[in-house]
Amino acid sequence: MNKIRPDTTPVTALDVARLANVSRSAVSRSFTPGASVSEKTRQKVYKAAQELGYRVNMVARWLNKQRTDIVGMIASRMDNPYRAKQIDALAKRLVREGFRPMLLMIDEDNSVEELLSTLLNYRVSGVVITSDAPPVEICNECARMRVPLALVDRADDLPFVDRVNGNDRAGGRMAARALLEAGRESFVAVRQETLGYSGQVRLSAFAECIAEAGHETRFVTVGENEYEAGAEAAASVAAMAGGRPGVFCPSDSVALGLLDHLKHRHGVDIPGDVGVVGYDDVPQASWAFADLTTVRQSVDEFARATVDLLKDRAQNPELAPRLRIIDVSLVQRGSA
Amino acid sequence: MNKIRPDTTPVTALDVARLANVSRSAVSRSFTPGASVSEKTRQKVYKAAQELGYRVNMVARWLNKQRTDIVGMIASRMDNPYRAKQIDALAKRLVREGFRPMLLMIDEDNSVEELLSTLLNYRVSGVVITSDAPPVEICNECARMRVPLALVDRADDLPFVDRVNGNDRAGGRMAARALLEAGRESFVAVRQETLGYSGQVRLSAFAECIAEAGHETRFVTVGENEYEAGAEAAASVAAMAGGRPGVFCPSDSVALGLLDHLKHRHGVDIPGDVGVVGYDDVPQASWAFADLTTVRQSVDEFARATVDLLKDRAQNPELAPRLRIIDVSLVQRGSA
DNA sequence: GTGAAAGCGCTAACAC
DNA sequence: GTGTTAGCGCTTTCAC
Repeated sequence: MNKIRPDTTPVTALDVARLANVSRSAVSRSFTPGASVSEKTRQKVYKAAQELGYRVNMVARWLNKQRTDIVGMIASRMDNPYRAKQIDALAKRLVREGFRPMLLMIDEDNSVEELLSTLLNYRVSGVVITSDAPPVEICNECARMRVPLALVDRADDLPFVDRVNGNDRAGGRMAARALLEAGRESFVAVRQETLGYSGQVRLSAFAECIAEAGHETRFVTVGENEYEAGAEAAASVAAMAGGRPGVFCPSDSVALGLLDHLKHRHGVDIPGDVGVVGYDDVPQASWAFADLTTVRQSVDEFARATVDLLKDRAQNPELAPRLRIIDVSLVQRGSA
Repeated sequence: MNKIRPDTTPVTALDVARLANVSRSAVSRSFTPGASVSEKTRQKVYKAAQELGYRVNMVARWLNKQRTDIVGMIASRMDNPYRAKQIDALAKRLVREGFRPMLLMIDEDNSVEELLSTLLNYRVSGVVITSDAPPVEICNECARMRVPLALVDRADDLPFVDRVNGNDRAGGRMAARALLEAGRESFVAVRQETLGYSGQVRLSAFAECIAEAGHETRFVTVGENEYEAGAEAAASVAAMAGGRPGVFCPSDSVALGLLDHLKHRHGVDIPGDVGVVGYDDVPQASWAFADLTTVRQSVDEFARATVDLLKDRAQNPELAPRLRIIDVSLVQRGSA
């Protein structure tokens, strides 16, 4: 019975050292990849460590390394499948590169600034923000503390802060071209009230491309909740169905709400009456009911670029801010 | 120009102490909630800290507290919207309770055991596992190191390990009753090849309830990829459509794949020809095309229960393993 | 390759 | 309430 919880005394490197008849430094070195220890001592140390159930105390290691291997990820909601994939990819990539992702979600109680500030106290080796951009002041603080900071899908050009964005301009134009090539002659774009930077760029690139083709873009403005926003747009769009319009939504979640309600609530035929193009290529876009033409962004490439940026800046904190643009591609399905 | 990055020397409590003309302990106390410091000193300290740009070094604090406020979350994929919601809710809850969630995803490179083991080196104050259960050995290690461990939706009864499960038995029976009350007289259950504990319980409870009503349950076995698994089942189910069967899928993702393909690939009418019931109540279940009847589980309750369990065990590590059951409820929509 | 000694920045027990 | 002292467990020069 007391076999299972023998002792609660934490075993330290010193204990191991004594048992192995070496110095504490020898123990330390044995657990430090690339340190100079003879294979013989290392084995002695491992054996003793094993016997004692020793585990390196990373906290102590961090204290004199003056930095942890934690990377903070500040995100908002994950209700959108694209966001979820983004977090997933980022977390995996970070771990693969030897970091430990700390996931901090924004909600009523916490602002970006607060979260970033606590992260600074934790001596993290980097921060990725996929929600709002933090105030300039705290960014300077990051720089001062040599904490690399990367922003995903943000416009803000801040000193010492890197960014990675999708090629929203190209994406918006692809969407437009898809609709044009499908023979549409009337165009609608759905704009959410609280639209992020990326969405805005996609929308204006879309309108621009449509204009170049000699057409006009009508905008339908809706609320911020993604699927519901699309559903909300469905009524207006259904009223225009006679003109057989092509509709662009700057995210799949919105596009799916629109398409779903168009088909199942308003009896509109897709793509017969209305063509729809989305953005992100979430898994649901390929579902049978939707068969949504969309613009694909690779979350893995986003993740890779982000982590690379972080690592670069860790080595050279003085680097000028860099912006990495991720390629997008059109996924042609049946809805356009 | 050099105004923006003045110095890179880290400022410590000692620096603040000197500037404020107090001892380093006074500084420490000023930043420790509930410590005994006069308001006057605290203000002096804050002022000096402000001036110097001082931030408490949590790593140092952790070192003598002998524990961090990090809680490890070991998860697998987040491709399933229910999983994503689960992570989201858990992360938020942890932060609200003063913890810092570290998100470790399982993939080819990392096993549960490895991840849990590293977490132990980090002196975390708890671990939540929503993927596979870890080997008993490492769990004992957790117990020995006084690290609370909670398993979500797992069968495994391990010493010193708490669990929180949904009421899968009740849920499975609810699904059965929904179909029975809708007047179905033929019953199918979709079983994925690699089905977790929860899914198995749901399925057997379903079959049990159907049997009690004097009917039989036919099982359709499919692959493990959720939506695709449902799609795969659609062919078999479509072939039985003549009998107007009621079909139960132990997760919405599978149910949606099934329903989507039934309607849009096989021209089967829902609920006219076939009735479908899912599980989880993911957002997509309420989408117009699906209108899926399902069993709801509250991720927030899961999160709350999990964190409570962790906190309890932190106070009393010797506690016998506890199992918390989360209530479920039927969400009646049009697909049954 | 190995050991001794000096920190890393903070908290806490103890006097005052 | 405040200062003094002694750690927390590790890494890292620096001699040897």
